Amino acid sequence: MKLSSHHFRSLSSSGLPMAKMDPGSNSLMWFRKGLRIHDNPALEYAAKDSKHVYPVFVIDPRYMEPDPTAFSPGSARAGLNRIRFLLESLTDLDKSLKNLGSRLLVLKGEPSEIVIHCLKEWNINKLCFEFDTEPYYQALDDKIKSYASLVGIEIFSPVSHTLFNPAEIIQKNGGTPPLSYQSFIKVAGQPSWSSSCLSTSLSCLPPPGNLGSCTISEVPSLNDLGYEESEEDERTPIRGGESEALRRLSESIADKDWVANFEKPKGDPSAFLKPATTVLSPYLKFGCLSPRYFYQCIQEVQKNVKRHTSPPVSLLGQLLWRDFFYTVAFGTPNFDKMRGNRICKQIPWDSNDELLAAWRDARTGFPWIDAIMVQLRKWGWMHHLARHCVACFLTRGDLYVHWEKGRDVFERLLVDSDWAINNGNWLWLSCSSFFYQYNRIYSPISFGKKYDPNGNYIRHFLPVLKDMPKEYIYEPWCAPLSIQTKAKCIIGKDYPKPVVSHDSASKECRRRLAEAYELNKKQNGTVSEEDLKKLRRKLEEDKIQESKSKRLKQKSIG
DNA sequence: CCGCGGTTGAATCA
DNA sequence: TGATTCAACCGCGG
Repeated sequence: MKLSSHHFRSLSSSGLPMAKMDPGSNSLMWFRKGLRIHDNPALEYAAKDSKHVYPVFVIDPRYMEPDPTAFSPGSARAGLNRIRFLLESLTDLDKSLKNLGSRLLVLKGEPSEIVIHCLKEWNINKLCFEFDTEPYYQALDDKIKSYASLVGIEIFSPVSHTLFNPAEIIQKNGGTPPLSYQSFIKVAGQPSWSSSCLSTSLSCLPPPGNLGSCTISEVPSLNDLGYEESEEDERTPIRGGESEALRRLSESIADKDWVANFEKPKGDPSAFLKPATTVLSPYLKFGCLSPRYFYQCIQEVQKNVKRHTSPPVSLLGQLLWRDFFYTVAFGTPNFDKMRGNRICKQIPWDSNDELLAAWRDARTGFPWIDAIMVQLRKWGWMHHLARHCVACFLTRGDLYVHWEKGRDVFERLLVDSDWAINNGNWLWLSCSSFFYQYNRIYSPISFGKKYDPNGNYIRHFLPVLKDMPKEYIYEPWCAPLSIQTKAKCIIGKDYPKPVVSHDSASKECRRRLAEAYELNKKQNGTVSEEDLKKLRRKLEEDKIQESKSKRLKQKSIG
């Protein structure tokens, strides 16, 4: 485990190498996540004792270039909703920087090349950027740090995207990350800054100096990036930016009873007019909202009420979950894969592209599942429990498709898609890690019904079913033809028949998971590709055997 | 080896 | 609405 030397360092107390800066010095503030002014230690440090601060954002083609071959509008890695959210966040950041007498300098290209070019061109002495745990940024940052140290540029890369420093927690835990929430809490303890004052505002910023030969642009529009704006109804109602984040935050915490009594598992996944949660996740993902500021705001509310819920279910508990997954992800090589992932059960998932596409495109024939997938496509956001339902359905519950395939779809379409949290939850829901009770399968019929017996959620996101009587809306294939006709929705024509029978598919999944677990136990953590192949063959043979004997039985009865 | 805990299952019964 | 039952998993700590 490589530990980072760039821990979060408190500017006021630690006596850093900030002693005497030449007042003529130039700083480059490199924004990636952390798209905010409040509680932004990298920005604050960049501004300190500098004559010029260059606030930079690099449009990375890897992330932003349109990909017309993708299954939905967007780039190879991000759907249009998240790209739009990012651009809105950049516009808001630019506006805030302008209020401080500066501006956002937008450049385009491979980020390490661009940043290194800027360092040279602007004669930079200090390079500041938020520490990032994702493998892509780790590799990128290594490149830039080695260049900077070679030419003697000071680097400041504080941890401000999470409550704790993942590297520190891993160290405290003896070199590997804690793998349960409770052990994480025990190791983490109280955050060091929990009762100290965060810097939440800046009064002004030194302006950028001469821009030299660098090609700078304003924040681009979707059009500038080569995207066509699609139909109005595919647009998410979630708007990007720090201002919007802070507005939503104050709206959420204004209801003190709601904050104090928040219990995540009790939330209603079918609520969409007024979602059951804060919907602050996209803002945390891009750093439009500081998790530490959020934490302190919740603490402030809790101080002033008699009783409040506690982690893991409380609102504060949700922020700790986020840190939990960041820590495990940072300390686990190949966290986003099954193969080579120390904590991931090796399971011979099917690669059934038809079933995957049916799930992805909201045509499984299970209205509860399909409505959730439509909300994902249109909003880029669904309630946590709704995510559970569709993830369970795709993997261990019904379709037995590899969790990595579902992860890819979520990663692309979610506005709040976050590498550590998304992968962590797919590992969880597929019973590949953290959670192992594969017998507990969410019913695609009854789970939604208990929150929304009338099916309003389904009627909203799947208008083709809007006139289906509530008795049949969760299983319309059971409706008599006369009812289907009256509802103007013929199953198999206007809306698909179910791709599997939930009863038999879920039974089959349980059986396969049991076999896979047994294999993992027997091989004790060293399951080879060959072992998986063998098991896949065995399961296939068993299935054939079973259907043969079933047929025989039927024959003998008949 | 045993017992316990694990954010959020479903079906049944009161 | 809430408690119990069902069937029973893993990882961890003693």
